[in-house]
Amino acid sequence: MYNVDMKAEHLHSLVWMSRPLMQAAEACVEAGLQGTELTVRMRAVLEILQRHGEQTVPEIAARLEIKRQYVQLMVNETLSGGFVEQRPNPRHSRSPLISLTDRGRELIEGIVSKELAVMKTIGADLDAEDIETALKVVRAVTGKLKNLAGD
Amino acid sequence: MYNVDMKAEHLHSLVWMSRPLMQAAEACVEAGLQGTELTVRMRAVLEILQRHGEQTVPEIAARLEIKRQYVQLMVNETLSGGFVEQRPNPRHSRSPLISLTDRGRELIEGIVSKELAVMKTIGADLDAEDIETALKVVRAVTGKLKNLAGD
DNA sequence: GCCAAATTGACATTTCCATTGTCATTTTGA
DNA sequence: TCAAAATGACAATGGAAATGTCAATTTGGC
Repeated sequence: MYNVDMKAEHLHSLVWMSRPLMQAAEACVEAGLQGTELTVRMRAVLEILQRHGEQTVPEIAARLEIKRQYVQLMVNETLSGGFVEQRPNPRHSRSPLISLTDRGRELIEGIVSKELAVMKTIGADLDAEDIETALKVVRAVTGKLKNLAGD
Repeated sequence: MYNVDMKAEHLHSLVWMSRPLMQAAEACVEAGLQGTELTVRMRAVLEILQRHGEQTVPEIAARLEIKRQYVQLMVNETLSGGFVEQRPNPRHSRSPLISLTDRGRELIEGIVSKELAVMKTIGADLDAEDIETALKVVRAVTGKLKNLAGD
């Protein structure tokens, strides 16, 4: 049927737009990091800590859905940059909580608010409801694709 | 404003969903390639040729937006697999047109139709209009992000 | 038609992101 | 209490893609 096929076709296009979208987004983030001492992956760590508070390395890894060994590397970089510090973890003495320093907090707040401003610009002539719809669809599709791959 | 901020927030979420979506999509494609002799990047070459007809290596690179040197590698793999062949290029005798062989055409058609079937499954309980809206929004956002990065 | 500039294939090197593997040390839970 | 899991540290590997380079064509301006 015409409609059915168009639907699958559009879905296909939507899914394959994910790569260009991701690349464009990463390029923008990188551009916004110019002038700071942060790398994209350090920024990712700081953002998690800003949103969710102090976390252990394995917790951050779980949120980012990447291996803890790699996150350890990312976190160590942010540690030596002085953007985060280790704080004693009452639940687990060997695995310290990684926590934003004042410097790290200021930096990530500035960066995130600049990024949000960019989002406002970009959203200026887009309909708010359409954006919500897009988010809903993309989340649903991602979930379903993940299930399929998991089988 | 509440609405303005929510809009930017949703846009932010949408943009950052692009990575999980892409990863899930690639995992599915990879799963669908099991049993064939194709790799993901060989499949990409075949799909371009199926959609757009025979092309030179630099043309394929332009479509994929990656460097010709890497595409050359991908194409050479598909050549040695017997999925494509070189045909004389009337416009340019040094740069042959890469063209699907019968074997390559059958393979890519089977794979693409399997993938479309997956898309139909995934779209089953999604609204066709919502999907179109999502595609429209994602395309617009990607375009704007690219412009910003290009400045 | 000539010649400089661009294109192309081929190959080598490098970078970046991320996974995998391993080990000694905790930590946890049955 | 003790086996199993979690953690940090570090090494090795894999893979995608960029970058660098070269010789052979090809093209376009004159």
